[in-house]
Amino acid sequence: MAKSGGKEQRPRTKAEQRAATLEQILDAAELLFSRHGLNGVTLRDVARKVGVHTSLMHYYFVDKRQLFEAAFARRAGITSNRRMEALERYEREAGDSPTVVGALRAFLDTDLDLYISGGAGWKNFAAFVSQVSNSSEGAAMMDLYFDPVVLKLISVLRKALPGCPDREIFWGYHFVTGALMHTLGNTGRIDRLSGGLCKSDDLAAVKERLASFMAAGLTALCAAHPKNSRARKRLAL
Amino acid sequence: MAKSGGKEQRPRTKAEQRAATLEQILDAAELLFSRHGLNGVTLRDVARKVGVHTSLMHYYFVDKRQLFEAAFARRAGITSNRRMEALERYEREAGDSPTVVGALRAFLDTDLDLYISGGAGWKNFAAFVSQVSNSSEGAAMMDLYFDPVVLKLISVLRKALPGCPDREIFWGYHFVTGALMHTLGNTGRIDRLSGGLCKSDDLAAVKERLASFMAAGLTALCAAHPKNSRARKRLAL
DNA sequence: ATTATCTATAGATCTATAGATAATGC
DNA sequence: ATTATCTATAGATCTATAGATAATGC
Repeated sequence: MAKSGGKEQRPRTKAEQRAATLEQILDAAELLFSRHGLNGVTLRDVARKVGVHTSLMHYYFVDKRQLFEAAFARRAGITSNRRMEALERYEREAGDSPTVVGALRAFLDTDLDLYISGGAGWKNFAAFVSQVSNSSEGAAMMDLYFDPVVLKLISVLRKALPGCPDREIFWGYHFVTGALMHTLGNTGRIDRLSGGLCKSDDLAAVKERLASFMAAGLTALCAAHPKNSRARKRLAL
Repeated sequence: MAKSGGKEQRPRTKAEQRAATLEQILDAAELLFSRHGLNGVTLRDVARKVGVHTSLMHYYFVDKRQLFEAAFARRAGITSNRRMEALERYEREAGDSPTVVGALRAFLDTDLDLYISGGAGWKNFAAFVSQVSNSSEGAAMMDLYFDPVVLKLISVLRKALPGCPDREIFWGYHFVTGALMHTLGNTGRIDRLSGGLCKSDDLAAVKERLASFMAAGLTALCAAHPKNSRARKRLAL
């Protein structure tokens, strides 16, 4: 398949060839894993998609698990860093008065922008993240790549919501990431449900709505559970 | 395993035995599929868990796919109907003035209640729904079992949000179900992130927060996108 | 002379089916 | 006499490795 392209010239040096093949394998793996998960994809599937022999998968990645992790690692670090920088920039600019929606925009929109305008590879990665996030095999990878950004987001939200207990901020984040992951999953369900009014892959529409929706939710959550509310409830009894 | 229990007497009649074995197989399948997805589970895994031979899976369910679907169908219809009734009841009680939070409570809390107090089987089913919802194989099953309830929810939300375009209500629903599915997935990530402040399996805590959080989000969403807002925007240009 | 890729193959495992055995049913 | 369960096995497929071949590298 990739070979029959014609346009793509064989890379000259071995280093170039190695790099090109690696990238093709990772692209194919990313696409397939994003749709079918770790166990729904065989190394043969990946090799066939690239147009090389299965044994080449082992040559470059030892085993399936390592291919899976390499495919994830390739872009996970990039978006994680971008979002971290966006949060730090926002923190600087907002000074003493960061807002919930501002923090969420730095966290969510920065990510969505990449999937919107990063090309097909990033779109596949988006669905891949959703798969990983929802699978038991993926837990460690999510923690490894995304804990720092998430904790950064939490720290900015803390400043934006001074009276709010940490617990509520974490629950709020849990809902935020649920909506984001479900969006990235791109299952097409909302398309069918809404009769085409909404499209799963319309990340621009999601970007327009997600941060402000979630900011309202978080704000309401904190209003309903002010600090020391447990102590207050006890007194009220 | 199941055989060694001792307590459980061999059912007398064949019909009883059949029913008991079917249920054991479905329980095991539900548990395993909920953790590892369709492709992460083999018929051998299920058979081993029940303590019978693999070929019995084929005797009762023909093939793996049908076992998967039967395990899902067993409880999906039940919770779907319960929620439908809760929504209809709420609609009757609320008369002309249903609220967003009221509709969401009927939809979300009715479901969560079942997972909270329905026993281990229902807890496994909750994670199973999340798996199915996030997989490409599961799309048709989600549509089949849950479209009617979701569309009922939408219709109540429409009454609760008279000025709101359908599109916004559907996007709002998309975020709601994302948060719910992520919760049901029970991945343990929020436990680790929050250092134990929140627990993935604490559905009571989620129930306390989810509906009101989402009601605030939906209300804000509709406020930001009133009907004919597109036409207005055009005029504003 | 090194490295990218392929051929051949071992060994494990999986789904599925045919037919045997051991229970219950009348 | 019927049905629940098991044994045996076919055929497909999967991961992984060893070793051959065909390129680039100096």
